[in-house]
Amino acid sequence: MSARRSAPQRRTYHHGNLRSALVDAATGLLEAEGQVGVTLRGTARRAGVSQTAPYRHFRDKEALLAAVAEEGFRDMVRAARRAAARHGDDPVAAVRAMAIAYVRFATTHPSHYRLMFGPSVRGSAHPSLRQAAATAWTDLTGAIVTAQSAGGFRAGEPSALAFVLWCSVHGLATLVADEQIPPAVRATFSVEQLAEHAFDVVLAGLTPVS
Amino acid sequence: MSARRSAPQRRTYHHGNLRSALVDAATGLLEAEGQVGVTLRGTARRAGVSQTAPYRHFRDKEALLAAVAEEGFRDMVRAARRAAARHGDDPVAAVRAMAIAYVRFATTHPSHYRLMFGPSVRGSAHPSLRQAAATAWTDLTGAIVTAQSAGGFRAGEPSALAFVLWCSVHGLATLVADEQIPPAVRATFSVEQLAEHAFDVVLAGLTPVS
DNA sequence: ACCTGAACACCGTTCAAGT
DNA sequence: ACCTGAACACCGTTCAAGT
Repeated sequence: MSARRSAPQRRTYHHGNLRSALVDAATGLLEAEGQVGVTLRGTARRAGVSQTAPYRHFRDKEALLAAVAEEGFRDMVRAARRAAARHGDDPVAAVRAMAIAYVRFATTHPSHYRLMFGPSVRGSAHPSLRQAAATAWTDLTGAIVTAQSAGGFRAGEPSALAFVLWCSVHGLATLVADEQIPPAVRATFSVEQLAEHAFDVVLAGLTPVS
Repeated sequence: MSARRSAPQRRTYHHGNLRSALVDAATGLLEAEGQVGVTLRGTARRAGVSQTAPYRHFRDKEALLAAVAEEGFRDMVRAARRAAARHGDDPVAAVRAMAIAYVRFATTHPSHYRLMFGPSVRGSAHPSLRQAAATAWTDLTGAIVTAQSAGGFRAGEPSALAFVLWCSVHGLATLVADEQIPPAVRATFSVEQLAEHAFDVVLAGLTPVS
């Protein structure tokens, strides 16, 4: 660290990867102070550049937020894939692990999760964000197709089954992120218990009638 | 209307119910332009008073938003009760109608729904808002208790069963409000179909094993 | 190409002042 | 009690200018 001191300034004037530095700065503000705390000027300040420098890399504030949201989707998908991979032998357990990973992301990064799904960034205007979001959806659908083939889920349009599960996952995740769990429920159950219980009910509803 | 012209100004100087006029003005802005369009100054402008007049009735902007959110909960609960009352003879159908009414509210008032459940107003700081929100929750729980007694739902902690259903309802409602229905799903199903399908799966999971 | 400072039109909020 | 205008410290965004 003190060795760095004598070296030429690491944050050079034309500093090369300002774009990713801005995304990091904005993410830091988001996690620290929530979405209201994310300001274009504040992000620039945190990155050590003038207030107008971000406009070299982002058309406007929404474009910066879109980049932050996109990173969130990548992180969430990565975590879900890791969780699912631990259940390669049990496709239903893999779906379950994936769903729980999504909820865990919302629990640990509530502001980020809200940004990803909220109205501040219209995905339609940001193709690479839409793409990253679509990955989360196709991952879940794919896992369900696998579980269907293995006989763990009942037959039917995969996207319809995936959507039912996704409603539960997203509902629980947003309730957690927004701290809207009814007090009576919160007092009795942990988030983990709620997630497992909710998915067990949905999975029971999706089980083959046999 | 022209008769009014000659009468003394209806919007009197000290205008008596400025509080509810401000709530109405803010609600109008919310529905017209979304949450970013709701501004304290703009609300005052719309109500025809100075920018600082709202501070006589609301501690700050959040208090105004809390009042708007509270009205939203009242409207939503009223609609859900009407819907449930049409199925007085079938407790499970009543629960279903209630859930669908919540989703319909989110569909028709997306910005309002987001405000009610989002982070802009911390319910903890606004008791009467928290109270109005609790009514939606206790209504749903009560309907489920009734359905349990009638044998339509399996036994168990009512708030746990209610929460599972609530996750699905809220998940679907926020996906609709935020226009986040995956394109493949949106192209194939209507919101009504999605709601019915989602609840049928959850209700199947909550049915007595008999 | 990349970054800057000054400027514009907006905010939320406070304060002294008016009736 | 209720409302006002001026002021302060912030925004997002634009523009002419600097290297």
